[in-house]
Amino acid sequence: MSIGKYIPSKIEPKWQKRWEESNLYSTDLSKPNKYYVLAEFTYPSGDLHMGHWFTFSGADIFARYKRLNSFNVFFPNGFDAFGLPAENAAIKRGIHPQDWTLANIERMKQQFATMGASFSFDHEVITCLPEYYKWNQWIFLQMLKRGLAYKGKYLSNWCSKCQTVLANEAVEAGACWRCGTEVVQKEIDQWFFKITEYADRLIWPEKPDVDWPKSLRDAQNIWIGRSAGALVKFDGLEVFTTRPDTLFGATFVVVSPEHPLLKQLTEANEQQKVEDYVAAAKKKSELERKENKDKSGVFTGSFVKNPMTGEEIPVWVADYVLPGYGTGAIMAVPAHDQRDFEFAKKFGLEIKQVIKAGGPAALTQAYEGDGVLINSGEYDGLSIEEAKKVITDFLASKRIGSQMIYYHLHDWSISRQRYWGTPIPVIYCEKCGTVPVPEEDLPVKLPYDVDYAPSGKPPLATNEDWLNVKCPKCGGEAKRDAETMDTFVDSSWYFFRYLDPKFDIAPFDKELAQKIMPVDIYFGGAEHNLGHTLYSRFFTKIFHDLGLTDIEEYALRRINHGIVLGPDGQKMSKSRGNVVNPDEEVKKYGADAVRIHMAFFMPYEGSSGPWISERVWGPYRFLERVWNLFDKVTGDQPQAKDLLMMNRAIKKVGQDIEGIRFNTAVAALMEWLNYLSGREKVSREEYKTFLQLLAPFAPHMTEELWEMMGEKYSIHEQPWPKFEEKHLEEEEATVAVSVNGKVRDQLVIGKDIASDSKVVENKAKESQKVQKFLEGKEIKKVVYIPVKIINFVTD
RNA sequence: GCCGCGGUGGUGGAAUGGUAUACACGAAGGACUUAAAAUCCUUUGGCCUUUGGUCUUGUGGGUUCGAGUCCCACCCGCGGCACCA
Repeated sequence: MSIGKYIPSKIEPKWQKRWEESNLYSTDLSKPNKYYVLAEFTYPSGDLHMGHWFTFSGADIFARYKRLNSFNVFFPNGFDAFGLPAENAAIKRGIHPQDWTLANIERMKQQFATMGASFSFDHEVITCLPEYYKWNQWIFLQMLKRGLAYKGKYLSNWCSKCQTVLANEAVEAGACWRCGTEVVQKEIDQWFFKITEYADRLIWPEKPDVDWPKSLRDAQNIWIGRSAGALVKFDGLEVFTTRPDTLFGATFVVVSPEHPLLKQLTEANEQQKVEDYVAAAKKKSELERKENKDKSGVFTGSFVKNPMTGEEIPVWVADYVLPGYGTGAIMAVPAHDQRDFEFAKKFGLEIKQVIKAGGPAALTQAYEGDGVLINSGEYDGLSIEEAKKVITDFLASKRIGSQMIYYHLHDWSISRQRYWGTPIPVIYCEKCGTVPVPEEDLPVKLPYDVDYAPSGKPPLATNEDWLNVKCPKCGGEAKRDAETMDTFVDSSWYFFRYLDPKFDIAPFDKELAQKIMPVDIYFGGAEHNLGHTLYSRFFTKIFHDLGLTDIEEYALRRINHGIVLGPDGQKMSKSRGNVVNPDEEVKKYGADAVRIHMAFFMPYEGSSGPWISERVWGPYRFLERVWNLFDKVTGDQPQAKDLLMMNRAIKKVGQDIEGIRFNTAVAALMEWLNYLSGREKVSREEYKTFLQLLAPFAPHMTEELWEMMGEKYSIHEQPWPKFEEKHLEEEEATVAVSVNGKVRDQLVIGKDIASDSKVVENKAKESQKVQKFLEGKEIKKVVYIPVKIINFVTD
């Protein structure tokens, strides 16, 4: 029996077609034993890139493995189709954003098909379709009803080129992450989601019920940044402090250059200096201000009274105090805060110690721990924790302070002055004011004909027919809200919509969600640690509170995947010219080889590594050898050693896929193949098992060989091989013999005597190589770790 | 500056505190071939007096019978950020 040459291009399209025609991967959600595999859906930018391949091929390996382990796997895919790039590209090329986006989706779906992934594509979600964004609007209205959506003014990051507000996450080095234009601060009217009301519930507990990376949880907790402290009045000036216990050590006050009371506080003779300073601070980009290590600042000329000591202390203005946090003013305690300390030293301000630490710690180190108060009048001797409470109570009783909790997290601004997004379902009537669009009128469809080029007014306002409506309340003249929602709204709940993308009674079917949610495993990038994954958790809790679902966390396990770098080890980018196109790799090596290299060339989770195209020949040759092994298959029975190798591979590959260690799973298959290749003949059982273990990684080739073996379609529906413990036991054991920790010899002994330390010790002593190092020495100790190593310790 | 992750051959990378360098790439040599490619086989961490020995996981200490792995200090790289009062 002789097999032809392995030619991926002859195999792959054929099976992709067959799988689709036979609905091999469609999921019947009514069946039991569900397993929901989710990978962050794709922005339809035009072409699938290596990052998409890495994410989805890994997720697909996992999905296939679970399916073979008799889970009813749900592995949907879709497109995060609203967003700025569509609009920018459209403006640049004169194509309508909708046409551009839908064409890209078609193209990318074809590219996805070449991957041979086992998507449940009959559950596709595309966020720019009215059947999806209708429910963004519905959710908005529910939030509006409950006061969770509100309109406010806000000092926002503003990109003058994109004519739009940017989220904090979208500002890179003080510039717009899309176009690079410097971001300025501008006060804007916009809609907010009140995520701060959920701040406490979004904080991760020490030991959560779900398996999310600790680094992600820590990052989110820090981002939420709950700090409990006190609001304290220094005369009319309010400051926020987390350390009211150090109030006696507050020797000056610092306000931010943006502080509204700064003008009032500035004395006439200092006015010029202060104005110059404020002007200089405003010129600094946010990044410069952050990285500025030299403290700068000027005296305002005025004084306020320390409410505890009654002393008049100076008020300074400095840009190390930020306007966006607390009250934009601080009390400085230079003895116990590093920044205040540096500032005081530079400008010769008073430093007064009020906490005494146990040891001879530097002043500022007395900040934390088990210190007690000194120089604090009647509070001397109190512990830090006691003092915080007692002093805050005292301030409250005198109405010059109160307990206060601040969060770093601020409410989520969702309004965008853009075209390509979900219209905000609100109508403004001169008589009735802000009127929500009635639910029965949803969706508010995005009009096709607008002038979407940036002009300073929202693109939707350029379509008068759409803009002007009758007020739903009074029937009078009214106008729609012409802004659209942040696209993070779309991606905050798409995994619920996947369950039934056509469901038209609610965003999703509660009963179905009860069955299928939460997501069992969610593959995505660490760049979404603070944005998307946090917003999704927020939405899930809102759905919970709306009675739409019982769950509070939407994914049981989160995998942060690695990053595929260019061959030069740098991030792939057009400007660097190091972008590798996956289509070309597939053309050269076939999808199966590319998939295996993806799995093999670096750890999947949290890593980053260079894609060096020539190296895909390795996995390609590996597949070729598997292919050619077909000719060696006979009806013989495998021997004990053969069974050992096979069962080892079954165990290792399964455990490694489960643990998202695809690289070592592939290595285990290579090792087994090396063993099989060294033999004259290979049993049918071994070869079949090999194909089954390889199937999640190389679905096309294994399907082809499976068919050539005369097995029934499809290999992707066979139960995953089970290993048997009895075959994993070796008759002979190898024990390393070491003297003083250095290995000197190997001992091959029968399994039956390996547990007897005395026997092993005597055997070990017989070794000439070992004797050489024991000669003339006294053995002080013998340590035997069964079936691994025996160590002689000498003097 | 703070937080997180990492530093292992020429390269990508393996190693529940128990034989460091699995697996692969690259390289060298050989077989086959008129020749080349492909394929197959062998070798491949450094050093030395080479059937052996010795050193080696960023640097310096420590714990341990035994450390790439645990602890302390430092250096370097990558990612993230909030001078957060």
